[in-house]
Amino acid sequence: MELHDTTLKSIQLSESLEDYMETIFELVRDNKLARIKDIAKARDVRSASVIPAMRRLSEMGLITYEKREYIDLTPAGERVARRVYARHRLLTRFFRDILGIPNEFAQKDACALEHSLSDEGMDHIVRFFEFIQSCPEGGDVIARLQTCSLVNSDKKQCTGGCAIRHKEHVPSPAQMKTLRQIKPGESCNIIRINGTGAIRQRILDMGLMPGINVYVERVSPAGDPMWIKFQGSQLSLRLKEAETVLVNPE
Amino acid sequence: MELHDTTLKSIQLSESLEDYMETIFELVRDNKLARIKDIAKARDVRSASVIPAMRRLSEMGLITYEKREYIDLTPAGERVARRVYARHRLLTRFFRDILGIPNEFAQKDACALEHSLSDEGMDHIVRFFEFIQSCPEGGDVIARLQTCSLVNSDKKQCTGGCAIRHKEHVPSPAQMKTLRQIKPGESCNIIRINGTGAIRQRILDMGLMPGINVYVERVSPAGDPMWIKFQGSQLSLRLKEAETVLVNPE
DNA sequence: AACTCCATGTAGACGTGTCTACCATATCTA
DNA sequence: TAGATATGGTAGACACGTCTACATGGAGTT
Repeated sequence: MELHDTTLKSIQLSESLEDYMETIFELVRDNKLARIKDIAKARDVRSASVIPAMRRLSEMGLITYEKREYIDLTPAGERVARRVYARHRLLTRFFRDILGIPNEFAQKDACALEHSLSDEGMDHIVRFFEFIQSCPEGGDVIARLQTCSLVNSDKKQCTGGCAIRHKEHVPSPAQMKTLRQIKPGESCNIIRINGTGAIRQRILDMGLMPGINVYVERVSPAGDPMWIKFQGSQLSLRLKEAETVLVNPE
Repeated sequence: MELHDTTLKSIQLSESLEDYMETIFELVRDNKLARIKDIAKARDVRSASVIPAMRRLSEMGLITYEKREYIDLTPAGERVARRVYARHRLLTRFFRDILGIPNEFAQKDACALEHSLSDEGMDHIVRFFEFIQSCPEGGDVIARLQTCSLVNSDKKQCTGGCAIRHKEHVPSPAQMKTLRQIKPGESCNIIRINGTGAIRQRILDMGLMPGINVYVERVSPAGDPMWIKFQGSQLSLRLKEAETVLVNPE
């Protein structure tokens, strides 16, 4: 099977068809053959949905598909499938092993991106791995990232060896303020969200993230909601939420 | 505008509708109002395609849309739109500023992922930023990553301060072999792809990446193609390609 | 040989999201 | 005030990918 001389770019498959190709690739690799039933099961669709897809892939010359015969990849199809599969693997590794996203979610996110990741994007992720693998600092920092309590637990303070060094760069806990402590009329820059679970998610969904600049508009006379402004629009925040947002006053 | 008490999860929009929401969000923010024509232009579709989408969003209570009136977001719609927009921004920053993907591609990749990124995934990317911002090592290593010639140029050897340190962890250039030098029957682990451009892309598309284990099956008697085996399947590689693959013999 | 079972295949429907072609309305200008 | 122009809206078509309900074929069983 020659892999040269043909370009993969010529064929532009839909996401669905790419998924079928990837599924067939895995089935052929594991079981030597792919059946309609297995494909349907793997993709969680009905057999009847598989058949028109197989017909289209067959017309494109990517699979061999004769009625009631087993399905296999053509050499061209193998190239296409391998490409998608490689992207899936790379993304899964990146999301899981570098970013620490639990496997289940890493898989899901990889599925979403594998179809549309640009060549540039893929290349840079590979380079990221190359860097991690080649540069001693790279490996060290990823190890530190993965053990840092900031990232991996819900403790608010980084414990362990890096605790002291944190203070060099970042305002010490004493200097650090929460968004709640910022007075109306003042601005600040978000460092970290200490909230967890639903609170954290809600804060992130609003767009409050590390690096974002926030202006405090006013605090309700009643005390509780405070109004903040950022990225050109204004919204209200419960004090309970604002307490969990660590900021750097300006 | 209150942001509490309502869950965003209840509404599950299609990718297309999420894109419309995001577009409307940006238009309203920048121009105070959104018109069919502007939405169509921003999304690069015909006006006729926008109208049924607006009708559906309006029925869901996410936008105010009366025939021939300007379009605005409802409070519920603003929450949904802000959430999508926040994800888009976060992903763009991550792809561009951390991974170094050029802006144009970072945008494109962010668009692909923003609709389906899991909450877990988003959370871990945020934690990554928090780590970078809080841990001195984090910031340093990203700076190094971005200036490392391994990542940013096509030089084969990392120049600058880290050149010597590389040797501690990684086989020195003398010990390091290319895949071409591996004899049939031997295995190796891929460290890096030195090839650039089309060659690099083709190698990556095959699934040859850092960290992958490869077994050399045989070399053609004619000399040129060599056959390798990895991840359960076998394929052929030009020597010209194999030369660019740096490996760690086992 | 007839029967049974199950994988495979067919037909027709549906929802989504786009398009083209044409129609309606409003706003500006002569 | 009447037409020109641009914006918004309608109707109908189409591709895609899924579904349900039903038909077909083949392999083993009685």
